[in-house]
Amino acid sequence: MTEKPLSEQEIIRRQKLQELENLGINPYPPESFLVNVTAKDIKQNYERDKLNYKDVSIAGRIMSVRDMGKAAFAVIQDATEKIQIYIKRDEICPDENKKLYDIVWKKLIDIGDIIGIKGYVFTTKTGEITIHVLDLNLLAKSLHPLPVVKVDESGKAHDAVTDPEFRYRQRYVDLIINPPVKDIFIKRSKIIQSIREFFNNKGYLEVETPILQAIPGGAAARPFVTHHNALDTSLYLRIANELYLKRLIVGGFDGVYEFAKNFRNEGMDRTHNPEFTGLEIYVAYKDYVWMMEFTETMIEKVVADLYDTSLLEVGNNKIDFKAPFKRISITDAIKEKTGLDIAHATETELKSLCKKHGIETEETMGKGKLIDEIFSILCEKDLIQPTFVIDYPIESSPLTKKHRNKAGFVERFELYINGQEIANAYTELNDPIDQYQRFEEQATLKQKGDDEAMYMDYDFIRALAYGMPPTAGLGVGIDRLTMLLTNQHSIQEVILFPQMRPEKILETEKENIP
RNA sequence: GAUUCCGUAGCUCAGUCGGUAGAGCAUUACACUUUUAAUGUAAGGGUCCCGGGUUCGAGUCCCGGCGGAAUCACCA
Repeated sequence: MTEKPLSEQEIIRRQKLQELENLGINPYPPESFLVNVTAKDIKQNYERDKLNYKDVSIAGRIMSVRDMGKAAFAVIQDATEKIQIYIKRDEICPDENKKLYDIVWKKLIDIGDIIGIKGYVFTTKTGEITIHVLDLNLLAKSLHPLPVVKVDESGKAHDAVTDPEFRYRQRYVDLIINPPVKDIFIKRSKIIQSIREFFNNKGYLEVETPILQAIPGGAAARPFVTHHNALDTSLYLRIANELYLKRLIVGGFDGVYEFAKNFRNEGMDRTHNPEFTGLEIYVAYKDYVWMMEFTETMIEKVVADLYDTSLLEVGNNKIDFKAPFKRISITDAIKEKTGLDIAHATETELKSLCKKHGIETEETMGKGKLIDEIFSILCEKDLIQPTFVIDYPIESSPLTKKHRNKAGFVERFELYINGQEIANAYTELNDPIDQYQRFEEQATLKQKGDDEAMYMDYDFIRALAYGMPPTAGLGVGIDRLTMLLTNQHSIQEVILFPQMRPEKILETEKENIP
């Protein structure tokens, strides 16, 4: 509870709580309530199997009430959807005592309360499938008024709560009153389930690796720092799990994967949350060519599991997820846009290309960063259909094996869909001496002032020195994949509790805790 | 971190030129035994985000702060 004085409505509800207790009704009863049907089940199956719905028991939250004196209609919502109920005074109160209806139902039960009812299903004269209530139980009293969203005949919502701050801070309310929100998170769960099933069917092992790391490795990003008291040492929240999964490949597993919460101490916007979910998988004896086929098969399956089709409308685009996806090298992609073959361009030529297209550059930017910049500004947004962009410059890929026949490039692909990067994969660098040199180059960049350059990790070098089989690795941004597959514009819409500045009321309350 | 916009009842929102704070829903009371954005009648409910300033007078104008959103930068 907050320090704020109670509103009129909250005071009234607390009084009702007392009155319920005076009547001997526990507003928070401990017993289980036996539920034998869902609202969705009734709505889908009642018409063709009426006999099956003569004795239903269902629980849910009251969303609206239409009171007509000695009878009333209300709408309850369970985990599946809303359904109308019909309560007649003389049926729930067959004898002289009408208290349950006149006092409990009409005065003490409110919108937002959770009730359990028993009765039978029928169709009203206006044709709505409705539960005729014979038995009414209060299961939990609601003390905080629930915003009421009314939906008219055309399905249009009136007075819908759209304020993002309200919706994200009180996601529990958002989930109750904005049904499409719930659907997004059900789909998110299905996406993860579908991917996990795809991997498990191939015999790959789901593992867990450290979130608290002494050396934050596997990506170029600023980490969160924390402190371990007993060890008296700084630890970092992981920015990626890549180096640990590869250690497991050294250890003899031939396929390992992890859905990993990663943490990056950087800006927040509609595509970035400080904690986000990455999926990484590493498979021994494979290369990035194999990984492309693996990835497109997986994405096609996930989309099919969700929608039973490979065609999806995302924003204004129609996207076809049918494998195989298009492949294009980053050099060809840039050549198509600019006419310049960056494979043989010097740093000065790249900088003048940037200038020509109005791309800002910095002194510290090497060839790799320049090419990244040119690509992301000129090419990315036009990659609508699923496209593998392949063969990146070596400078910005310190964990990737050198290309088998393109000097200065590595065996890496990124998957773009709807102008967004969805996945990133390599033929993993398993040459310990080469890896050591790449880390050294990163260290030099760090000295030059690049605070996102990777840290040297001697233990990882030691692991590679024991011998890591040739390996292909893939990383997928689960939040962004979910955004894509649920047609959401903002990452906050696909994370249940997105990061927000702590609420002030709660801060002052904390000080009041003895 | 920068810029722009926003903050009024539990919720959604009006609020004119600076002059007594408004509506719908929700709440309370009464009526109503098949309604469905139920209906009818009546009532209550406000730290106008916070703090300064200008003014006879500020929800309104100015400055600062807090919170949010959008765009940009960093990044996935």
